Amino acid sequence: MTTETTKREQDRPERTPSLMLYVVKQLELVARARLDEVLRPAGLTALQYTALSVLERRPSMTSSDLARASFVRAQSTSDLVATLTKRGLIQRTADPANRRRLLISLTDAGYDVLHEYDPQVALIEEEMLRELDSEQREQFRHFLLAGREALEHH
Amino acid sequence: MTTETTKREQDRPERTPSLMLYVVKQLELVARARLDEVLRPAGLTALQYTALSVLERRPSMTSSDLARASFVRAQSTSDLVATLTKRGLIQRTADPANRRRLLISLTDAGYDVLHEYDPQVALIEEEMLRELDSEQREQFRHFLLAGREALEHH
DNA sequence: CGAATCTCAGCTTGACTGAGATTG
DNA sequence: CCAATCTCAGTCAAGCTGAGATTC
Repeated sequence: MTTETTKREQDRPERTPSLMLYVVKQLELVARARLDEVLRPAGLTALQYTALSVLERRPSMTSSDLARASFVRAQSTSDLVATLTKRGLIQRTADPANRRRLLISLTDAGYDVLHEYDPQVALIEEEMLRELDSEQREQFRHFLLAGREALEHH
Repeated sequence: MTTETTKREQDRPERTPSLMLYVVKQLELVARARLDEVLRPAGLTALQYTALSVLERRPSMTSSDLARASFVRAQSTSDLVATLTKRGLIQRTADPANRRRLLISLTDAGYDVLHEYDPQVALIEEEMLRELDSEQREQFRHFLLAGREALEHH
C-alpha cells in the first residue's frame, strides 16, 4: 500500500476547468451512441453510415481516399469496404485512367438506405442544437471547423 | 455490374451541408491523434490519460462510476483499471462503508505523470482554439456542453 | 527504381454479452 | 429477495503493422 506517500488534497494544485478536448470527446460519444441506436434496424453502424455519406458527397473515391478522409490507415477501411460491397450498398470499378485504383461509388441501394435514415439523423442533429438559434449554429459550425483545421496541419 | 441501374447525378437531390455530428467526430479524431502523439513517450494512450484526469477531478470513484462517466459498460473499464493499477498510477482500496465497492484513486506517480503532460496537452487545446477570443471560447464550451446535455437524456 | 494502391495475415485495444459471487 | 458491484470468460469491431504484388 502506498497510502503513506499519497499527497494530501491540499498539497495538490487546483485543476483548471475540464478541457474542451474532453468535452468534444464526450459530445462525440453521446452522438455516436444515438446514431447507432437509430441505425440498428438497418444493420448499419454509425461508421458505415458515415462512410456512405462521405461517398455520396465525394463520389469516385478509392479506399485510400476514404481512409484519408477518416484519418485512418488505408488497410483499416478494407473490412468496411468489403462489408458494404457484400451488402450491395457500394460498388467498385477500376479507374480506366489508372488500373491500380479501384473507384468506389454508391449503388442505388446504398443511396436509398442512406436517405431512408436522413429524417432520423436530422432529428438527432436538431436535438443536439436545440437551444441554439441559427446564428449560433453557424458560429458553432465555424468553431468546430476552425479547430479541426488548426489541429489537422500537424 | 449494376451500372445500368445507377441513378445519374442529376436524379439525386442535393445533399445538405455536412452534418455537424460529422464535424464533431472529425474534430475528436484529430484531437485524439494529437494527444496520442504527445503521450506516446509516456506509454499512455489518450484514453488512459483521460481516465487519470477524470479520477483527479472526481476522486474515490469506483470502476462503475468511471464507466458511467465515459458512457461505457462497467466491464469495459476493467482492462484499463488493471493496466493503470499494474503500472502504479492508480490504487484501489475497499470502501469502508460498503465492502463491495473498490474505490480508485490516483497514486503520487499517477498524479505526477498526469501533470507532467499538462503543458503539452494545454498546447494542443490552445492550438485548437487559436483563432478564438476568450468570449468565443466560452460560447464554444457552452455549445458543446449544451449539445451533450441535450443528447444525453435520451 | 520509387511511390501509390490493393490485398492478405496476424496482432492489439477496447468495446460488448453473459454468468457467477459478494454485499447491503 | 433484490439491486449494485466486481470478476471471469468469451466474442466482436476496428484500429494497427508488416509483407508482397501490381501499376504508373
